[in-house]
Amino acid sequence: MPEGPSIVILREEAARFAGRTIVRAGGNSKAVDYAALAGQPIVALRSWGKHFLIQLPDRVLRIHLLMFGSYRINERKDAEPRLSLVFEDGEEFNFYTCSVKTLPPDLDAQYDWSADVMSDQWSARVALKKLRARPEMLVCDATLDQEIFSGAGNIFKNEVLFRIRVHPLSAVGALPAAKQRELVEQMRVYAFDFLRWKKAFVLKQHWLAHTKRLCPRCEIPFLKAHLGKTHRRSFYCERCQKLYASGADARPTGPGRPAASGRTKARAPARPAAESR
DNA sequence: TGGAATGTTGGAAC
DNA sequence: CGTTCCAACATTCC
Repeated sequence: MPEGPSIVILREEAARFAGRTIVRAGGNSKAVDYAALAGQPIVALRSWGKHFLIQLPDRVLRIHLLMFGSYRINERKDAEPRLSLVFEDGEEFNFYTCSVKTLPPDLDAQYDWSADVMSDQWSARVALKKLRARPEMLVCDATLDQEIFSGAGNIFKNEVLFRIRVHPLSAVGALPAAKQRELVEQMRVYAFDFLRWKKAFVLKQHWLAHTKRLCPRCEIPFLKAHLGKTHRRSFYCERCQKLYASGADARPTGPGRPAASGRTKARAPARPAAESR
């Protein structure tokens, strides 16, 4: 469910509840005062990137579906909801395995709407400025940075970097200005491609890089590695995607392999057995 | 079948 | 004390 466009779909499906009053709330989240919700009307349903925001008169419920979250309208899953809202006529809105937080009511004071790639208030200019302030950052990390591209996720990263033919280990500051601009523009373009394809249940069919084995352009095998600070899966073509090395890595001689690239393998072993105490 | 994944976070480690 | 790192969380799919 998770990337920004999926949350826009959630918001659209939830629009029916705007203006309605919660008569009962429950769930297994520890971050919600359920009793306080009863009697409160839903003032607005909003989103910021991957955050789904339920605006009440005196607070906001922030839902993040993380990797595995889900929701149902007028249905239940065979599991305890993390948050369940029931309305006058018995209609219900249930959320499962998500993160719920209660926020103060003034959302404009808490969110930079210009960062949300799905928002009417999205600003390419502001995103570009944030990028240029972080020249050392790798593009594989920048494309996942929610302060810059709120709502973008790993699918965005792989698809956009393939589209603009930039290697994931390129440094933001090493990209020519026109490439930086292209990156920002394509993040926004892909966001709406994603939304359209997701609604039509054809999102996966349109993946060119994410989870793919072969480059659709030159047909050599994609490389797959967990790169950057985020260690998230990258699928990329060494032939088609150009590596723009950072100043520090750029050597006058040699092909300029990225210095300390993503780790080679195996993360630490699983945790030791829980202590009894 | 088990490992990995559209993600974030709290707290440990340095 | 600020910054970085990583394990935990939990469900679904291949």
